[in-house]
Amino acid sequence: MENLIEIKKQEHRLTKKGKETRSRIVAAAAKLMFERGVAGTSVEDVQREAKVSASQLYHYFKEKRELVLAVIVYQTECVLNAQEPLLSHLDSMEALQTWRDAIVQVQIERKCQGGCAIGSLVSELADTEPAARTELASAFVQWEHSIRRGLRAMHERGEMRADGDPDSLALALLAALQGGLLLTQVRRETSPLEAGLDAMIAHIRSFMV
Amino acid sequence: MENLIEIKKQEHRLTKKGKETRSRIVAAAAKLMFERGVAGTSVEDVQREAKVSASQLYHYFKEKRELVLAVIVYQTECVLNAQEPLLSHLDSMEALQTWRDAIVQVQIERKCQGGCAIGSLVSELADTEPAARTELASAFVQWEHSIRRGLRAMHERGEMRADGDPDSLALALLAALQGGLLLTQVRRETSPLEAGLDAMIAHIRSFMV
DNA sequence: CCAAAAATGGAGTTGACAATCCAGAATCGC
DNA sequence: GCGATTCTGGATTGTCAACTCCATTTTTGG
Repeated sequence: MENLIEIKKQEHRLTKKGKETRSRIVAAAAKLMFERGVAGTSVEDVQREAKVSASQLYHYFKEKRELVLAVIVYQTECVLNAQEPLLSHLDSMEALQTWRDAIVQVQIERKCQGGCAIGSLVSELADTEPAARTELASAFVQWEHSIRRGLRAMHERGEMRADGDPDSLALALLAALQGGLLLTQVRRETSPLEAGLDAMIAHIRSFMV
Repeated sequence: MENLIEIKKQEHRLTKKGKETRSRIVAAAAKLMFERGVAGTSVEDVQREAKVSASQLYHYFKEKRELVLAVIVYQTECVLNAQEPLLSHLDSMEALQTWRDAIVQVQIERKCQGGCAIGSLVSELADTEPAARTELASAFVQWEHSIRRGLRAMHERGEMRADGDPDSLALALLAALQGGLLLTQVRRETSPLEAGLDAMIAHIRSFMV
């Protein structure tokens, strides 16, 4: 039985230095893939950016696909961390407004480029890389749950009317955000993002007692 | 002065057969790029799909980038044509509902794969191909205008209250649609699309007299 | 301290892909 | 009908990207 565990745990055990190198690679890959897309980023580019050799990269990742999966996980963490603590207290109209403002602000700062770090990966990977699609789906589920928690809290506290469904409102809000980011990326101005989020927040407000 | 015109009109004059071949190439490229992305589609793939030789393809398009631009124009036409006549009469709540149902139905039929034929191109091209970004922006402007026309009609007819802004509502609706399609593509189910569109349509309804 | 495992350097292989070239066939304009 | 233009076939070239190999150094665990 000890054997079985050993066999399953074939995944390299990483030393301290190893972990450091690995995460340097992932961060570099994430940065480049965000800027140029997955296909637009060669493994060699990642090597240069992370200052590692080919053998190092392939020591930590069997193939490019595996690196891409790690990037998705990494970006999910980044996005969710960046929105904390706002995201974990989306339980009032003021909090929603503050969150909205922060998102718009970020887009202004990055000159409306890049869109959503997670959303951008969808169209390139969802239909061709099953593992990546699963990982992306999980990322959005986490994000959606965070939003949902706040809306549910309002609902349970009775601040939201009973006929308001916090779950589909959360999903709709995430959809408006993603679409807003997408249109903002093409138009190079934040108006679509603002229109989408403002409309959806106003709609949520209409359920408040 | 005659000269100036001549010089400007260097673009090949296409014979009947030429036009036919060219559009076969564009249609093939559009199909493949929708399924596998732009980077995931090689020029050779397009040749096979369209049953043309390399010299034919490069006779009509200077380089792959030029082909991509033609694909964007083509997909814009396809999307807008497919939504006619619904799109040109989005001037009542019933019409909006019918339009929504049609969009959801299409996603069900294609098993939630592929997302939006135009939207999918955004993340791959917007930040790296200026010409493509411009073309995509124009596509969305056309789409937005179609939606806007209907909402403005309701507004002007006095069916929508004066404090409702048809322009930003149109933009918000398009954002919800794009985000809904994106999430639908990752999740492989239409609930995000439905939630996004339903919420936005309900929000529009709240402005009706 | 000393094997065993992990980490690194860097050249090398293989294949794919964008783009070119030139020769020949079909088509158009007059 | 005939010269000019457009269209087509197919081989080719050069570049670049994913991945491999093997030798060497560093770190780990007992």
